[in-house]
Amino acid sequence: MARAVRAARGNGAATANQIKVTARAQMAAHGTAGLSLRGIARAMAITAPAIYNYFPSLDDLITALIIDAFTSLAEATEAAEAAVRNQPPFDRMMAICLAYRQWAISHPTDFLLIYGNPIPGYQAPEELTIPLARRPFLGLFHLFASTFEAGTLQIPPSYQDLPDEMSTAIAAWKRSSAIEMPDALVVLLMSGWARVHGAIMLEMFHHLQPLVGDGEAFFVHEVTAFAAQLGVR
Amino acid sequence: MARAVRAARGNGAATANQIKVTARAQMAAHGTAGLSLRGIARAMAITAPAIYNYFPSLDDLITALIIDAFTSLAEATEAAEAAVRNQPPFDRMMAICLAYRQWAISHPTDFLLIYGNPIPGYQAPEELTIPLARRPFLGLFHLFASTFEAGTLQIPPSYQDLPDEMSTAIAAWKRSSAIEMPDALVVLLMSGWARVHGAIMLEMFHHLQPLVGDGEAFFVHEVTAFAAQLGVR
DNA sequence: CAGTGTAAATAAACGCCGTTTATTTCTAAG
DNA sequence: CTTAGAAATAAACGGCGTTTATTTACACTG
Repeated sequence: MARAVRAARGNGAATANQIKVTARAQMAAHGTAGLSLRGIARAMAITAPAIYNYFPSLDDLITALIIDAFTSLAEATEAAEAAVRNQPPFDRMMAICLAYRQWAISHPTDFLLIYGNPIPGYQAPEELTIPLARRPFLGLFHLFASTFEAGTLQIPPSYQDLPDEMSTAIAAWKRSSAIEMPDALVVLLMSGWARVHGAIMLEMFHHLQPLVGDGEAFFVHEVTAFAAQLGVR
Repeated sequence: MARAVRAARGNGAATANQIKVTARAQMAAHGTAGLSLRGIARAMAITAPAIYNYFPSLDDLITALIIDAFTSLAEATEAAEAAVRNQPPFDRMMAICLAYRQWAISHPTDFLLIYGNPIPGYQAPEELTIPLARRPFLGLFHLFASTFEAGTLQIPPSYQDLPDEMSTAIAAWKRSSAIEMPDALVVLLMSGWARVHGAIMLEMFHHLQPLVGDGEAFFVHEVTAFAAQLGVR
């Protein structure tokens, strides 16, 4: 019955969803830190306190938006991976990376919400976001591990032996996460992520285009060069 | 005489400088978007409107902070470069890149101010910031060009031929900037910047440390691998 | 069908914010 | 000693997140 009553005026979950939609539009217009409850309320033709019926505070709304963003990103990379599951490793790697960039470019606000400057007053509940932050990359981890095991990924000489500071940290991470792969593969994954992430950030803030023009062309070229360096075909 | 009067109460440029110092402290505490004139005034034990005697608006204060940040970053890389001017290309490259990271890590607020999310209401005066944004990288451009000309930098196979979208854009950029170097070198510079920038961003938001531990060790390793790929010693 | 419980919306208020205006303070020059 | 003018202030405007108290409007009950 609570459910039936809920459907009466505010239409329950539908309204909560529309608040999030409006919030995303607000962030797209004024930046992630430009989000305002009163602005959302104005755009929805309601009063600001009404939003408190659906989210206890602005922070909880932001948390919901972050969860949605991570989930959306993960679904994008997972869908891309599923579509090329039986193709060569290179195609799978490219598909995942391209999906990552494509999502970032078409959802810049959500991307900056999860990977850009934190919103001033906001404090993320870590126990909630850590597993979320990991999910978009699970596919890449498995791809790297399986491709290496199949012998179609060669670790470049530069990554053969690593400084002790990194080896000990990687050992600890492998223990805690129960993922088993050569240390060099972990470092190569971080290196690849840094390249991909950096390229997207530079493109997003227009540091890339004045020099090399098309961001996607540069991105594809970078991923191709990275794969070539690993001998992944 | 205006100068003498200025020195009377507010102490002129000294006060303007202290406003900027306080503003940086505020940004460090509450994020770049958490800057507030009233907060600065409170910390300085003056009233908010008094700040308008030194900066016409919050935006102008932000612009001044951005100019300072770019200048400080450029001075850091230039100083690092000057200190190793007569050493091998690898050492010079490493010095510049390390200075870039070191500055970013020790001035995270300023780094995010110039390379992170824009502050909600703020609009940067482009004609002012474009040359500023270029300065920190001039050293690297010259280093790459001269090292290539000396024959001690080999362009990797993956960068030998580039897609047309990029070649035409690079041609246009070279025309407008009057810098002459092979297209591949421009792309390699952007690739290197993306790697460096991405690694710093990931470290800054603690995405790196859980896996590889020490951010600096990873960074040094990445630059070393990049140099090795180019045959730069 | 009237009465009641309750979710959801509102109005009003509090202390923040950037900014403008008018006013006061204080120093230095004449 | 007077006065010009820079620099600080007080007061106010509209907007912000949030809380409190109140009203609205619907679904169920008797």
